[in-house]
Amino acid sequence: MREAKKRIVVAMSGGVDSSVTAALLKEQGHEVIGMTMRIWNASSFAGKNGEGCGNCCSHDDVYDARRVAEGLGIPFSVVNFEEEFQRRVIDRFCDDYFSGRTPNPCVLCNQSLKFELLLRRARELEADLLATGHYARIERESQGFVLRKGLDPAKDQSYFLFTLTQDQMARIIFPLGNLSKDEVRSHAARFKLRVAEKAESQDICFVPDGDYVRFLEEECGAGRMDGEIVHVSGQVLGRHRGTYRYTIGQRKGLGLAWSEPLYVVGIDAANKRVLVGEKEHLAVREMRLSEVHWNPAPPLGEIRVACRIRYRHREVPATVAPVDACSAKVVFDQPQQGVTPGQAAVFYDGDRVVGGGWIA
RNA sequence: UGGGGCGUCGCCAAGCGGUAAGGCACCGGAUUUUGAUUCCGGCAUUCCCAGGUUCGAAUCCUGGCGCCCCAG
Repeated sequence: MREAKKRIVVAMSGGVDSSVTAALLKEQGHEVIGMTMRIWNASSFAGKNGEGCGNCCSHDDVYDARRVAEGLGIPFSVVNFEEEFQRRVIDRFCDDYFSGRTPNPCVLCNQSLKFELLLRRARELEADLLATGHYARIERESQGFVLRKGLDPAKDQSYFLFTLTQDQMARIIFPLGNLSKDEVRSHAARFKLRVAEKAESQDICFVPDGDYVRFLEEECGAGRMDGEIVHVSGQVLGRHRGTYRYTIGQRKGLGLAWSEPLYVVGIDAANKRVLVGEKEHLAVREMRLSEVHWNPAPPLGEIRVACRIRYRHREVPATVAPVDACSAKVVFDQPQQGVTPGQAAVFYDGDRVVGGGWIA
């Protein structure tokens, strides 16, 4: 794919990575089309200070993306996915929190927005490929397409991409997969991109000020979910102001003075109870996964994998057994702390993603 | 109103005449395309109050005040 000139849609977020992606492909001689997804309306979700705290896909970012595209001399357009984003990402985000789970909206956004709707849009434009600035690699092997970690271990984003299917991978490229962040930054400087010095994105893009509790309460209509904080021993230690404020493994924010630090070890949304315990009570030996994806195909029986239970966490050895078409059971060699329902678990074989699912 | 015990940061708690440990909580920062975790830093000029003894007291004495326990 490197020799032939292709028509490639680049998903441009307005950040450094996707801008360099576009610049690199353009430099290689491809016909590059820039596209930005408008996925939420900044004005309706203004942060505490009203504005100006933009991250991924805010007004400022759309502006940045457009300016970068102009600078590169490539066509650029904005696609409006607000409604779909609301329905497929934000609604589930809220529902997860209100049900005692901790969502990972970035995986969902990749799955149902970037690599489904945006990919479809690219096809409608008769593009050969969709490119994004992810730090991951897609390689073609005899058995099909293989998703691998990005070469820069500090930036690897393969975790967020475990849902990719063979069909999707056939039409996606990640030009930054073999580069380090430093290399990307120096490319940005070489191309004189206006976003070269821009900071890394962080926080949930539709909660720019990072105050997701406020978002849930003001935008998602969190009801009264205050209740008891209960120690694993059964002792009631205090009260909380909403189960959605907590996640498994959380230590801060409990406001409980104890001889040792206390962590959230369970969330019972139905009874509005938060269960806390000492660090050792966090250890979990096995977990169930739903909506499991396999790459390239489901295994026949149980397999050994390296399992990651959250982004940027080194994977641990485990045995996975498919339960049915879309669920699986994972048994860790050593009990793990912070197994959190709603988060994604991703299986690796070396640097290769062999599957993953959602922790039930 | 007989006997005993205790009052040190929001909570727990060291200190026992030499000029306020530590843990938890909290706050700030670092890290991070989720939420957490983790790491680093901050956090009582003051020891219930008032006198007194001493070069020097949270530590000793006196008197208050407030708790707790056992007896009645």
